[in-house]
Amino acid sequence: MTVTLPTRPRRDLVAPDVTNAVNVAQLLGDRSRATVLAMLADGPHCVCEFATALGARENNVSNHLARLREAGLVRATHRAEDGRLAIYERDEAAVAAARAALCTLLR
Amino acid sequence: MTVTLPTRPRRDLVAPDVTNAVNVAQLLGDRSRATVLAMLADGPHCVCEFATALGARENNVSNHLARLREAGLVRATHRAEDGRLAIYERDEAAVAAARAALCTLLR
DNA sequence: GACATATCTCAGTAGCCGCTGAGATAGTTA
DNA sequence: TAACTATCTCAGCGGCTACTGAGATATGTC
Repeated sequence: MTVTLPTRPRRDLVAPDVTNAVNVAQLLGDRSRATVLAMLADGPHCVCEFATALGARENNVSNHLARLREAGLVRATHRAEDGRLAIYERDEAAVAAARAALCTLLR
Repeated sequence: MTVTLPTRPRRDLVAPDVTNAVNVAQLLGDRSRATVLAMLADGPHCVCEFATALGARENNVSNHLARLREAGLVRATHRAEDGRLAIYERDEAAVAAARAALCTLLR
């Protein structure tokens, strides 16, 4: 059995790889993107709904959605009912992976 | 029982308040701060250990630790053994709250 | 066809944020 | 006491990023 003695500062510690969690956190660190993801928890929405709820311009929201799309957290579909509308929904697997990365960091 | 009909875009949606989650995400969105929090999961460390592991300057790390301190995620103590060393440890309650805020957002 | 709606893309700009450098403080060692 | 170590604070600079404005595309409506 070993005893935990008072230690000097260690110079051999290795920084863990937090890349995944940091990338997710950077996406969530913007109010517009975080709100979009929160709203999508209830079900799909279109760009204009986000823009209205956020009080933001639609091209602005579209830019944020592009970021979330590139990260794989959301995907866009189109309804036959009105092909103009871009219906966004969460990719639940990707969201679960993102949640796992953050929870691991804050374990 | 109601049937979910195809709907037009709604203009009455309210953006949920994501302030807490966004604030936490902004802190985690930096590699240095995220690494510090990850390293603290194993136990307390001093500034110079973070600096060495990150390959960063100590005043830089100190700045990041000040941000984490202001957010309440970490606290600093001093050992009787060597009063120069600032020993940082996580505030587990605050970390749990941060984790909860992020997990709620990504529910 | 003409017009309106919904979305996307992208260049330019402005503000925020992390890093640096300098200096101060406090405790430790010689 | 002098020198060294560990940390903190802060002003200044540079790079990143979100918002804007303009324009393009595609679909729906009259």
